[in-house]
Amino acid sequence: MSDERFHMANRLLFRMFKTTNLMHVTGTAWTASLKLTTQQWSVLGALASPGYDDGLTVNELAEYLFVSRQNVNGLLDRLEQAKLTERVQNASDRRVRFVRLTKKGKAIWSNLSNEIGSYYDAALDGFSDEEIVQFQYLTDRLMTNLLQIREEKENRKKGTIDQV
Amino acid sequence: MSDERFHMANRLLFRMFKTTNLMHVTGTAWTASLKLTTQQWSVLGALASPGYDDGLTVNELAEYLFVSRQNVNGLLDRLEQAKLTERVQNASDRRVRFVRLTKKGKAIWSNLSNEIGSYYDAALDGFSDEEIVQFQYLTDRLMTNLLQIREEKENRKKGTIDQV
DNA sequence: TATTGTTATACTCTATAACTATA
DNA sequence: TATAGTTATAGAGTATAACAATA
Repeated sequence: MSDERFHMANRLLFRMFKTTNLMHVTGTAWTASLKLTTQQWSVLGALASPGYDDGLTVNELAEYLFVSRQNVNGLLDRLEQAKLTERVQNASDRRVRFVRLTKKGKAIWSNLSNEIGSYYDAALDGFSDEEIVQFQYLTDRLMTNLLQIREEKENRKKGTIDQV
Repeated sequence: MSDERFHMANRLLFRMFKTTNLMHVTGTAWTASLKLTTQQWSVLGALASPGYDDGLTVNELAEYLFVSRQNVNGLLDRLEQAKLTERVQNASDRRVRFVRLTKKGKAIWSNLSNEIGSYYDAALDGFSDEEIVQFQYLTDRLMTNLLQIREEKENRKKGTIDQV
C-alpha cells in the first residue's frame, strides 16, 4: 500500500470513527429525557418494523445488530427494566424466546421515532436524497469487506480447532 | 421529514453504526498480538505524525479525538502501562504535559502502521482512490453537522447556567 | 478566577466461557 | 450432540463531577 493510499484510507476511516462516536454521543443526548442510547434505538426500531409483530428471536437480533447474543441479552435486560420490551417463550420450540415491544414500548416508539426523525434531519442537513443513497452504497461496500474479514478470522479459528 | 427520507437516513446511519463497530472489532482483532485497540491506534498515529516530535498535550489529543480529556487520560494510562507513551511536563507552563511516544512506542508504530496498512487494504478492497475521496467528503459533511449539533447543545447548557 | 491535568465514580457496550433447558 | 438463551466475568471506552497545581 502506497503512502498516499494509506493516508487517504486513514483519513476516511478515522473520520468515520469519530463521526460514529459523535452520532452516539449527540444521538443519546438528543433523547436524553427518554434515557435511551442509540444502540437501544436500533433494537426498538427493529422490533417496531412492520411485519415483525410477533417479535424477533434473540439470535435474530444479534445477527441484525452484528453483535454477540450475550450482548443482546444485556441490551434486553436494560430495555426490560424500562418495561419497553418483553421476551415470550415460543410454544413449538420452547428454547426460543420472541422479543416484542410492550404496550409502553409501542407508545414510546411513536414518540422516539419522531425525535429520531428530527435528529436525522439535523444530521443530514444539506444532503440530497441522491447523496444519502450514494453514501449508503459506499458504506455498504465497506461493511461487506469488513464482514469478509470477520468471517475469514472465524474460519481460521475453526480450522485451528479442527486441526487439534 | 417524510417516511421515505426517514427510512433512507435510518438505513444509512444504522449501517454506519454497524460498520464502525465492525471496524473496531476486526481492527482490534487484526492487531491482537500487539494488544492494541483501534482507539489506541488513533492516539499512536497522532503522536507519530510528522511535525509532532515534541508531542501533543492532553487537551490537544482530546480535541483531536473528539472525546473528553478524562477519557484521553484513561487511554494514556493504558498506553503508558504498555510503555508506549510518556507524559513530559512543560517547563514554561508547568500545568501542561506533552504526550510523546517512547522509544518502544516508535518501534511498535513502525510495525503497527504496516499492519494497519494491510488492514486498510482489506477493508477498502475494490475502492478506487476517487471513491475513497468521495466517501470521505460525505463523511466530513455528516461530521460537520454533528459537531454543530453538539455545539448547540453545549450552548443551550451554558445559556441555562447563565440564566441561573 | 481560569486553565491543565488528574482522580473518583458510574454506566454502557462489547467480548468469551460455561451453564441450563430443550430439541 | 446441537441449539437457544442465560449467567458470570472481564475489560475498554465513554461520560461527568470534583480536586490539585499552576497561571
